[in-house]
Amino acid sequence: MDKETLSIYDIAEQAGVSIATVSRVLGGSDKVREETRRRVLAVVERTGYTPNAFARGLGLGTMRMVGILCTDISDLFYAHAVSTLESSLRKHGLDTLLYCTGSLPEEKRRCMEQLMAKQVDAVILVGSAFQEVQDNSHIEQAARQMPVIIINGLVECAGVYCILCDEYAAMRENVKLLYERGCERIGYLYDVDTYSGRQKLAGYYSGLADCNLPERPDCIVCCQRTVAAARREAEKLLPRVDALLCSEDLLAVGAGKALATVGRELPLIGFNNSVLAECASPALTSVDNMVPSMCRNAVDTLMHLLEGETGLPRKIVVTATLVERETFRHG
Amino acid sequence: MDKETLSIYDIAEQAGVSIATVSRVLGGSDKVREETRRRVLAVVERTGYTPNAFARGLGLGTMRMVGILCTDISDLFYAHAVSTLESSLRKHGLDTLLYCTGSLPEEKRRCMEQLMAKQVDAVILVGSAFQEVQDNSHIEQAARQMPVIIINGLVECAGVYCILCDEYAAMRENVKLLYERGCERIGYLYDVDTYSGRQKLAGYYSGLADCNLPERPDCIVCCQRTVAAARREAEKLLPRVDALLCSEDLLAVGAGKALATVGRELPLIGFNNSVLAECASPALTSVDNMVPSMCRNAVDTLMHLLEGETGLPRKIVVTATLVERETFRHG
DNA sequence: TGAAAGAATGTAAGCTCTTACATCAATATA
DNA sequence: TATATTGATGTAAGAGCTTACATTCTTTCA
Repeated sequence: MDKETLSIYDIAEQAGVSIATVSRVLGGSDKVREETRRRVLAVVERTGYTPNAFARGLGLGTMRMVGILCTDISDLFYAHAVSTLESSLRKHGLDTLLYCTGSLPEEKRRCMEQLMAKQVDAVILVGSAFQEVQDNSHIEQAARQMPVIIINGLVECAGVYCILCDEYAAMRENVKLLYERGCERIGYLYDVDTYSGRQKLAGYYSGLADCNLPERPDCIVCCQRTVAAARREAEKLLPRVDALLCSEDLLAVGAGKALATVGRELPLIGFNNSVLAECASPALTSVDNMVPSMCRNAVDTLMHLLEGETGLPRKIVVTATLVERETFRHG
Repeated sequence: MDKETLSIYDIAEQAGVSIATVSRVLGGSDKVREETRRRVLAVVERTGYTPNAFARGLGLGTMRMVGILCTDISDLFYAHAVSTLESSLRKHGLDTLLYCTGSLPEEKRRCMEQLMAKQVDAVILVGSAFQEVQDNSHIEQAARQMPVIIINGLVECAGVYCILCDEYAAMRENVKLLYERGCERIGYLYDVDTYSGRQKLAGYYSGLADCNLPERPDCIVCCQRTVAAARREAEKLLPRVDALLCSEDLLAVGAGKALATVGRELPLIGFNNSVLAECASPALTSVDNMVPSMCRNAVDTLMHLLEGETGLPRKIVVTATLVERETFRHG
């Protein structure tokens, strides 16, 4: 490991110019004579010199890094988001510092603090489980120092920009669609109580109301976020329903298995449109929450913010779409 | 956004000491009188001061960051690895710079170069697709400057440490197991040609040889890494086989669908033991490649390297285990 | 009690860049 | 031709930290 630390001085010397000129050439910006620029770049090329990021960061006051705080990167939805965000940020010359926080509030808080110390230029929160915590003070504090963007979650606070997918509307549409199909006892299986989860539940209720269907508490079940748990709960639920909505593909997969067990077929709709939907048998109809679109909006917003723009919308909502597969044709 | 940049000087002044003392207190290490330490820490606490990471990095020559280069974080296997690595690194006080490279060689190379410029302390490569490229010179170059760790891939080169799962053995065992079950025409469905992929294929052949089974080229199919493609290929393959091994759960899912279509049941084994295995119907028997164990080894190795230890093994192989589910009981 | 040793703290020199300001050469203007 | 203007480059002062070395203050022992 030969840390042949060559610095801007070496380049300057070899190119026969001052370090300021080298800096200017590398900084891209200023007025440098074309011939000089070329000479410097030639040396840079030849030596393979790359400027020290710290020193640059120190001078510039930024290292062009954004922190991504993600609850759980093993969740397909989040993984997709993080991946999309990272690639997109990199295209804009921003690096990504990743923190997988897990769902413990205190751990999230600690991660956020660490991130602040790293002098990142912005923070993106992925995983709405953030909203489980009543106390969002760490988010608000962060927002006082840098832009904060939340994917699929809502914190109403200056400096916090939320990019959401209209899960409320999507779920309401689901209910209506099923109703038009003749379903009247539409069950709902959901997991944790996040902002996103509450939206979907509210959408479900709203859909029922729109169709003049009664709310049946015994058709609405909260369960753990595992296939097995969903299957168990769904089995209990099935006798009472003629269609089933789920807040998550994973739950819908479990429900699908329950259906197979009891040998019934009825409309079943998942959420997130992950690979799971495609992998289930029969393949799941599922709501696509438009991760690429959300991420595009997030990065756009961020870039504008970093350029000092103000007056940007603090809430952007994209529209979800239903992707029909086998489970919807049944029933 | 009040960037109230308070520096070590402010703390020193308020605590009535020199910046060196503050630095020592914060650096944790040296001999500082207990009372002084307390006084400084009190000021730090009160002001909420956090040292500037760049300046610290500049002085220390490291920012305690490691870069993770991952081909595709949406792949469940990789996501699991990245997540585990990040959490573990963070426990050791190391931050993670994430680059999702995609599978294009030139993009990987570019990412690696960017990473070097960031003065990371080490690089971890996740996604063996790295080995598709003949030319690993960028990896070798990186290894000259810092430790490089590869998860589930092999590059034989000084400074590169590879953590692998014995996929060869696992696949060979799969064949033997099926043979003991009375299967004689064991098909194999696989996807891209990575190091990992070649290991599995070789293991498959080795298993056949061990059982004195002939290699049947018409039972070995390479296909795209999608459910639909796997399903298509599997349907063609099914008439010729009495058991099917797959290099990936996703492919096995497709194969499972093909089986359902033609109404056949036979032993089917996937690889990676991802959620997909659990979500498939019937649930897939699958080989678990021990991501947590690989990651633990990776981080252990890394920490030792960063502490300057030498003579560490350049190759660590963990043993995979078969997780039996429904598809193995069939047939 | 004075000298030597040791502990705690301070001083100042880095670390590698960026950039405001100074300088100098070349061109435009009177 | 002398002066103002412009453009290209250099000089040097930071940016906020670490740390070797210098200094000061306590102890300890003869």
